Amino acid sequence: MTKLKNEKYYAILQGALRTFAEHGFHKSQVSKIAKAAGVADGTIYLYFKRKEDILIALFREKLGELVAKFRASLDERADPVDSLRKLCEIHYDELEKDVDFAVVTQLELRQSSLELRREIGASFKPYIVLIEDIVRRGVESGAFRRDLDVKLTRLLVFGAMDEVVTSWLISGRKYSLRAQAEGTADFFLRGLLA
Amino acid sequence: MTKLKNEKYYAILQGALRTFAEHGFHKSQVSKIAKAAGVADGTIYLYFKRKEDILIALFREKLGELVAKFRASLDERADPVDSLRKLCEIHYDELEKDVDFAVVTQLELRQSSLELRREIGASFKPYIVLIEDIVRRGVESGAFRRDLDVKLTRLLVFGAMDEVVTSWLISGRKYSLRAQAEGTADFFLRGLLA
Amino acid sequence: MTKLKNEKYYAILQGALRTFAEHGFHKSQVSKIAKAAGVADGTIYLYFKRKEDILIALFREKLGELVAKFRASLDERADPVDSLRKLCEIHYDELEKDVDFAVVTQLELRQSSLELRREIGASFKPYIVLIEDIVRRGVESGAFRRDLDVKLTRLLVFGAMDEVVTSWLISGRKYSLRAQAEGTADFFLRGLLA
Amino acid sequence: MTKLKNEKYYAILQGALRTFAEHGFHKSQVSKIAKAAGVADGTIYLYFKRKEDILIALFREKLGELVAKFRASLDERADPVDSLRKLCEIHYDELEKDVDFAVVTQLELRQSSLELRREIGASFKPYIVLIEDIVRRGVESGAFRRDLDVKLTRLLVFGAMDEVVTSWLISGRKYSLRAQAEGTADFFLRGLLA
DNA sequence: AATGAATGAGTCTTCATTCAT
DNA sequence: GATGAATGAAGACTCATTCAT
Repeated sequence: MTKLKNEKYYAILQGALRTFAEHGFHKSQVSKIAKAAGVADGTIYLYFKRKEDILIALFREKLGELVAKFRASLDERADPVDSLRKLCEIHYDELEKDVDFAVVTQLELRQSSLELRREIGASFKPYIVLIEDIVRRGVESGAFRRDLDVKLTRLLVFGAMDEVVTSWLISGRKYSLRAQAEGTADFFLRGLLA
Repeated sequence: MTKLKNEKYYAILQGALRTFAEHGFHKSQVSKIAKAAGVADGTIYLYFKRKEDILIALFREKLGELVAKFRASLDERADPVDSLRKLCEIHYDELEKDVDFAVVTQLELRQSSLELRREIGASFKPYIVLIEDIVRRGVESGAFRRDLDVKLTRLLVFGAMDEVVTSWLISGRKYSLRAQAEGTADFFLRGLLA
Repeated sequence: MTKLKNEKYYAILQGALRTFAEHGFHKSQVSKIAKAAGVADGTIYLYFKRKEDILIALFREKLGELVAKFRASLDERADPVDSLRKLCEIHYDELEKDVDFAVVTQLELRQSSLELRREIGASFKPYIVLIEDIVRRGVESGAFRRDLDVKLTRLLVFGAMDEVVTSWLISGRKYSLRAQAEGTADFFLRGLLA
Repeated sequence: MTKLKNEKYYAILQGALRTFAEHGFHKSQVSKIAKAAGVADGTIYLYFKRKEDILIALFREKLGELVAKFRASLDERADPVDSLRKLCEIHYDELEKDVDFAVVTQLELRQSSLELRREIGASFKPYIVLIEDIVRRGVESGAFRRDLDVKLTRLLVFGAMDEVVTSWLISGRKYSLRAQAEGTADFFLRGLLA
């Protein structure tokens, strides 16, 4: 009985990730996911109530892992400037390393219905909060401008990185995503002015 | 007689815009769009080959209008810094003024399939190029940093604004979008550093 | 354009009657009904909202016809005794002549869910009322016992005939149903006592 | 050890009765019955080959009990007229006292397929035969009309009572079923004529 | 050109039944 | 015998698209 109790649960998520990445959410029939996961169609419904719940769970799990990695790498007491540079590096690095996840996050997620996206949005929250924390620490330490709107800034930072990743994917990943981290961090920190 | 032809063509686009805004992309059946446009279901297929082509055309038309507005407002010889500030203002202003369009652009149109999104991406191109022009002029004039990666920067700028608009919509438009323009432009120009 | 507008509507009802009679309600897949009706699966949903509505409509139509036949044959001013005898004759005669309808009415209808049966019950109402009318006229004219409970009697009469028909069907229709009319009417009129 | 076997067997029947009465036949999944019976899903298949066999057994058991009660109350040598009156009383009384059983017998169990109903029909046979016995004794004793068709009469009597019970249930049991026994017996005995 | 009735391919989900433990 | 996780067949319904009028 060394088998993991949730063995099938994770097999399904894994199969779904691969299937969504390859075919997109709407063209990923439940039977296709089941085959990719190596389980019967009906088995999926022992672990998920609706097909959409697979996507929701997938995001919760994967973004949870991602945030954990950030938390592990970013020292709460480190220099906010260093933290922001590191954030860019990890963001690009992790998505470049897990292309399936990147595809699903950047491209397929957006195909889901508005209600579904709202539910998934909750999974992004901790990551947005993490960005906010860095910005806030920067302001408080005097490293960042005192007049920054923290809530606005976290969106700008997230949105900017998000678009870079999406563009990289749509263009066919012809260049290194990781290599954009420095330019991105510079943009955030120094802005455009000479 | 081309005018009459255009009449139905635009009626369909108009009906589609209203229907997408109200029901979202996936719940906007062809028959619903036809009813909103005041034409028969079959008529739509005299003007569009597939349902998806309505989306593509809608995007092309609406983003074309938007870019035209930008071009009309932004003097090619104006100060790049002023141009960038103006860009933010117009971007937020136009979307705040036409919520239907904002909803469709930011939320509903992204529900389309990957291949479709690639096609729609072409419609964004002129706008991205417009941003690129401003950045390039800034670099060439010495107003912006010489070491800027123009291609990267245009994505960062577009992505950042895009996320702010989306967030504003999802949050229920509880604050002024236009009011975010100054902070956004400051972020782009001065960055975060004190 | 001499085509009947409801041509397909009745084709579907006809196909459904044949299919239900042969396979029963639950084993009559929509696609089977469509094939029997000579239409596409989807066409059925232009005329009926749910599969169950076909059954409901079928009963409404068929029982409507049946009641019309009764009304046509039964003079409101005729002797109640004669009317009751005629009722038995017509009841058995019509069902013997239309075995498909008999099978659906007596056997397949009962397979439907309780809610559905309630809806169908409404179609039986006019027939039950018709029986009640005869009984009431009999009581008022003095031909029938004054102490009869009209509401109870109409159920007893209907239930008795209903069971005879069902039994005849289940036994394989090995004898004449029509031939039971006299004995049935005698039972109703004279009772069992010598 | 057969007693233990019977324990679960009857637990399943009991669970099925409760489940059918509460949810109706079609919404009573095997797993629901198993839960009501306090056994595992698979256990049911140790005692019944198919789900439908539960129904058949339930009918056989419950109607067997009912017939036993009739046999216990009806003296074979009693006056046929009294016997028939008593039959009506017991029939209505027993079903009014056990509404769950009434619901299942009259409404839910009839939702089964035709083949199944044929099998279940066998369970009704002893009761029908019991009615036939009374009628036959009546004819032989001279109490009932000599020209009665015994086979037809047993159906008429059973069908009439059956319909009264069903109607009482569907109407929501707003009146006393037992109170209908006298009128019913009078109808059987004296008929309608004044 | 315009219509809208008709088409039929496509899919999520349920649930009776099995079988490894 | 008992379990309950796993199976996978089955089917109602939707809706983009066609085509006779």
